[in-house]
Amino acid sequence: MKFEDIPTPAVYRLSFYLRQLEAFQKGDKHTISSKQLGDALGYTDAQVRKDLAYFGQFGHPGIGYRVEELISQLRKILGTDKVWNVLLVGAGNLGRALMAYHGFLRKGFRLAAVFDADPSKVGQEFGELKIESMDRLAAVAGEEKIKLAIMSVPADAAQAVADKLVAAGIRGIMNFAPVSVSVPADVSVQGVDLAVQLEQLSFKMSLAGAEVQMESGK
Amino acid sequence: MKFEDIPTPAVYRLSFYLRQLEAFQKGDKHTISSKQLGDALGYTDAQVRKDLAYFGQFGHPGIGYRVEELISQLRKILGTDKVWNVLLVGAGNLGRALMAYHGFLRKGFRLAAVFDADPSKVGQEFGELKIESMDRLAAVAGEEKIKLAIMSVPADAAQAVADKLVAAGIRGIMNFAPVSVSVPADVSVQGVDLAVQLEQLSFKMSLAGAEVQMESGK
DNA sequence: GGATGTGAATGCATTCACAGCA
DNA sequence: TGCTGTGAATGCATTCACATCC
Repeated sequence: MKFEDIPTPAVYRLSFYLRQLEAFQKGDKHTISSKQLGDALGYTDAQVRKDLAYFGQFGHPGIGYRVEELISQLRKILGTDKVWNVLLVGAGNLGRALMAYHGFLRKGFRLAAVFDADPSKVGQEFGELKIESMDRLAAVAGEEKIKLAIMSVPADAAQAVADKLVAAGIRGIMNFAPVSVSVPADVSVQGVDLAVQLEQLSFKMSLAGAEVQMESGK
Repeated sequence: MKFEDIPTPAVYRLSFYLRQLEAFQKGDKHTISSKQLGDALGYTDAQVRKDLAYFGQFGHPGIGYRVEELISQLRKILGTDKVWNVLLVGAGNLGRALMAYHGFLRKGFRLAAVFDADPSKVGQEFGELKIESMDRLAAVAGEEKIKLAIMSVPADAAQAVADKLVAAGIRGIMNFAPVSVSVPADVSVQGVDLAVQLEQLSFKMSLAGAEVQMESGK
């Protein structure tokens, strides 16, 4: 079975299994059943087993899964057993908050360079990072073979920046701008839009007992 | 048909339809077909029509959808035709970036109050917002009837803060901490975890031609 | 006993394809 | 003609239930 055939939602849950396992590890738990893992995350035990089984046989019948073992397997699958260099475009409020966040490295991601279009920001330093001008982007990405980028730029700049990133060899983009960007099929985009998340909450909270207006009898 | 019966992914896409329609509106487009809307977002035209049809009959055969009309319908459905008051817990780097972001209001959300456990931060002002102490939380939430909260606190504080929020009457939580929090069934949580998003990108980029190791013949 | 891994069955979501309307 | 709305058909993902192994 190929990775490509594995259900997208299963891959997504893998990240949550990993996160939860790391929490169990901190709590000095060395072995865990699909039921325990599922309960902690709101999934069924069958779901957990099936998801993991897509990728191999990691469990031990009668015992469960060994926490350390499964963590390292999941990291290997997700590709975070090695450190990825990541570049950041956009050093506004959000961008600077990301620069100050030191949790990335522990998760396998290293902020390697930061770029901004605003000349007054270029040259500013934050810890080890110095903001560089946009026209350095392609060169830096090429030299350091960077494949991942985080984009925290205004909505109206997003498509142009995405194009630049793709041209510079970037293959995965995390997009904080509240617009859809178009990229070639071999480039992945993960969007993070706070408004979208809040809207989903808003919807769920308007749910209590409401019915859709519809012609009767349906 | 009840809201509850509508597929979760369809509700999620609603937010993207709204966002894209707002972009079309800026571009002075007043009418749009399910095909055009779908193409802009990577969905099929049938998907768009079916999603919208769950909520009512908004289209005009032979014409398409009127942009302004559909925007206001979607806002009503998502509950963002009115302004929600939102409280923020945690005024660290990310929290302060959120405070500085003025795009919320345009989307129907107003940051009404900010809280932090660190006494040295309490009292600091950012624009109209003053950071308050955690023990003011229940009172403020009650007085202003706030139902939504954004939580940008460290992982190890997240569960305790979530409990406080629930006790204060909060019904929807956007959680930036990289842990799962447990809440009663009538409270919704939307998690936003950067590491998870980056892992998904990492996985997709490790895809190129890879196969899962498995006993042969499968 | 206690747990996994996995075909088979079920349940959802998406897509097809077309009647019907402007 | 052009496009929506929608049953019916298809295709995915989840859950069941059990053989299997420690």
